[in-house]
Amino acid sequence: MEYNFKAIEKKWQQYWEKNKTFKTPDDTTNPKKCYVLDMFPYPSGAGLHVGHPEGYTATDIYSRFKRMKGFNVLHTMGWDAFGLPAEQYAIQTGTHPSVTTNKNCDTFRRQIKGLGLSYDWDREINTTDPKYFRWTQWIFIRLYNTWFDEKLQKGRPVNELTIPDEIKSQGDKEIRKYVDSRRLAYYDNAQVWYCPSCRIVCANEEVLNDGSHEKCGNQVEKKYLKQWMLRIPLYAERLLKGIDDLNWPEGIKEMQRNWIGRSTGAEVDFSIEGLDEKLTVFTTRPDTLFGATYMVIAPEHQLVDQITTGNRQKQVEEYIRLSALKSDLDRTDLAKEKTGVFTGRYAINPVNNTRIPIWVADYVLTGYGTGAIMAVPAHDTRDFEFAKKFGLPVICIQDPDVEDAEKRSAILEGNECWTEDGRYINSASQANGIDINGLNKEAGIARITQWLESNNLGKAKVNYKLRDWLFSRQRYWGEPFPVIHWEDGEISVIDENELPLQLPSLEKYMPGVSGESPLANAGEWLNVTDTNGRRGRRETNTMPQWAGSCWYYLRFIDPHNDNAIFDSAKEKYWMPVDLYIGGAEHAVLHLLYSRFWHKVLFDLGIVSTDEPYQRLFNQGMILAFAYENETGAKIPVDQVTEKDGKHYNTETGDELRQIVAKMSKSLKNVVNPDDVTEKYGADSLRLYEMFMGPLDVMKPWDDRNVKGVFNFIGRTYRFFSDPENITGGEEDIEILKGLHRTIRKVEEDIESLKLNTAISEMMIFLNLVYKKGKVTAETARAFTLILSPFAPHLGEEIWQILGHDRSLAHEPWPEVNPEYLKVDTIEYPVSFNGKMRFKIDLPAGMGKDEIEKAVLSDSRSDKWTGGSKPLKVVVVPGKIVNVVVKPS
RNA sequence: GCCCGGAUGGCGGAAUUGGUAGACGCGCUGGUCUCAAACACCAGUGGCAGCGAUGCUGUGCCGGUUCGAUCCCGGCUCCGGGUACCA
Repeated sequence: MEYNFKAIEKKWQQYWEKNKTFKTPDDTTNPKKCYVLDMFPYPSGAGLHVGHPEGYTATDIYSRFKRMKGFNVLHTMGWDAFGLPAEQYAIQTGTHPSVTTNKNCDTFRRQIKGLGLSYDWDREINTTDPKYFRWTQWIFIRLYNTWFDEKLQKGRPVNELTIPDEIKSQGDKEIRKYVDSRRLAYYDNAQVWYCPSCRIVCANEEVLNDGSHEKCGNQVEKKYLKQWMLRIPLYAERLLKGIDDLNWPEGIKEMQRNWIGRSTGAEVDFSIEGLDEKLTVFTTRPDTLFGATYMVIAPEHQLVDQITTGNRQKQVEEYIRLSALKSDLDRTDLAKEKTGVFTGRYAINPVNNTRIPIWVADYVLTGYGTGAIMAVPAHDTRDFEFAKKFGLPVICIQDPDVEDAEKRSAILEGNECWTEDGRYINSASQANGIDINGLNKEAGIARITQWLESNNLGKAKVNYKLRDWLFSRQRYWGEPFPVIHWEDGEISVIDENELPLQLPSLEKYMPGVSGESPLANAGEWLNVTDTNGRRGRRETNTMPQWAGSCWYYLRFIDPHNDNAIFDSAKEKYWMPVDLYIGGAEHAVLHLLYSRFWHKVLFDLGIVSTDEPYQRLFNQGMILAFAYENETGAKIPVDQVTEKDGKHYNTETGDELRQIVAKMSKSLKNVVNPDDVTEKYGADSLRLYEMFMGPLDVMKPWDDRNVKGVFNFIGRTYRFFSDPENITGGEEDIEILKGLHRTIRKVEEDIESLKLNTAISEMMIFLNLVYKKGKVTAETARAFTLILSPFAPHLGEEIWQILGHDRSLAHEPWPEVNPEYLKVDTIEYPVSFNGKMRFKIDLPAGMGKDEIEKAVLSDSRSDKWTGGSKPLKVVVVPGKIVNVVVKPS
């Protein structure tokens, strides 16, 4: 009988839903627990594409497997539903974003349910639901009320902050200022890109090279707006150290480390000629101080105006004006040609009291270090380029460790830059009592740093690339901040009992004037008065999309709790997440932000683990075929026809080349899972997604290959649904051996997420079953069980046919019997000079000498040995025999 | 530029990380079933030579280490991703 996947899949999906088969167990006494999490999707209007089910299927297989292994499994799905598209649609049509969002969620839910994924749907969450974002706001209040104790490397409540006496004596306002300067969340001016025509703030990537807005083409401008910021760099060290013990892909760990960007060096103070100010620089190479020939400050540096001398004012102002107009992309594009101007003033090098000029250049960034550098052109490539361009002196202070004499003299003469190790020269000052000549880099850095510290000219310093996190958006469709700005300038967060602070309904969703969010038009909602009659205005910014996704894994633990963010006992039981699967595009930001929040919650005693995600796995992107012509122009898929394996443009008749590319609307090569389930069923989609190749690599989708797994499903069904094929009595020994090898392989492969080879092993077993023609009921049961995590509808159906009246979802996983894995003979490949020539069956326990004897006495050896004694025989028991003979 | 991946049949991909290269699947070829086709089932399938046994050759290219290299080392080519002057 043919497999009617449509009817059968529907039947089991209804069964699971009705019987709540995948309800998370309430009992928290089972020591075996497994929290399996997918990165929850943003429900876009386009619906699911085949990339989504890749990760979801992998976690589903893992979850189903763990349930059968006796684990309590928490496996859930939800929606990261705040986001710009719904808001833009609202601006155009007036439809409330929640309407659009809910519609999209319904589509996603319907599509995902059609894949037979074993989520506990009773725990579905939605970040836009006030019952959810109430707790996002609650966490924000926690962040606001936390400071970071650097000594303990720990976040603590602000009421535990000791106020220095000198601050106390200055009164309440100063105390408040002091406390605010320590909070993890603070409110301050931050520079953003603003498009006056769209009246919105744009992200960096929306600003094009020429400084125009991607969407409307008008010029954007830089603007300072009051923003909420989070002091994530305070946690840099903790975030960095925490990475080491995580079971994450090495590449992702490395990316996070680079993003945090720890570098050690020193801060050095330079005095400025004719000014009573110090110019502090950060350098990783304090050892090269003797080679500093000029200094550079960023155009935004605080001291620019003071440093610039009267006669240079015009040029400097012009330079600053021009660099302010550049977008970030623009600054980078100009990377090849460095620009800058001289300020007219000199600094004094503390090691040798030399006068060195101070320049302004935008290759120095305000956001990193102190926004000023000492330039050592002889030993820094960027400084070298700059010095060459502007004719600044290059003084070599390090005799390089190079063999090449020509290169060495070029470096010594200052014609080439050297950044590696070497012995110092020209690096001593008797007057200042410092001499590092002859030392190498490591010793030099140590000596100079020590000297700087003891002379009060600088100190050792660790710097991080990680910057404060800009945590507000000028949007409507996000979590409102639970914050009030009072008329006297005080800022306060609202009482927790008043949460959630809901979004007001608006007539229009157009942004407010001069960069304010649409909430600026919210009328009554905006205004508040406290019991003393003091008036205030609500925060009009909203939180970024990261906010909801930063902690959703915690809410899944106890999603309907209205009294607390979650129950602590439940949190203790389920955390940490045991397996987290999602795309590598979230490698840095989402995972870093989320770890940051988690650590704060940990410090405050709200969660029980220091890290949220124990094991992380990134699925690779699924690509699709696309076509390009001779010139490399891409042709949309609907304009391509295939003939005899070649591809032609339907309009021009040109032959096209098949390439592999990202799925995109413009290429019209997006594969919709609905089409696949319609034609082959959900089990085929699941199996194909897993069978395509390793989970973590990019792979091209090829519809034709779906047939392979579809056939496998049909073959499985036809065989096991036919009572003729199921026998009583003793099982065939080859079947038994094959079965147990398959169980073991599938088990191991699920653990290591090598799901492609698990499937091929099951195919091998099925081929054996077909060859044998009959199996016992016991074999049929075992095979059905191990197949069921991959193809659950098929599994349940066969399970029922085999005589069971309940779902197999909680049946125990078949035990591997090691008896059947034993081998008594080994087929040794015998090679001569490394080339395999024949195979010989030998008993498994045979010793080296005996194997050698058996091989050499085999008549087939004579041909290669020529009858004479071989030079050498290498025997690797259990593996191979290699005979070395004189080449003829 | 830098960092990280990768390159294996006509195609997607296997190979216990130094031990039989090409598992499994697609495609293709042949056979059985059928009036015929589709489905299904069985067999074959890296290339070259040969009726065949078999031989030669073969994991992007060049070289090295080793009894033995897809795997390790050195040097290249190409492809993909990330990143952007981080002092």
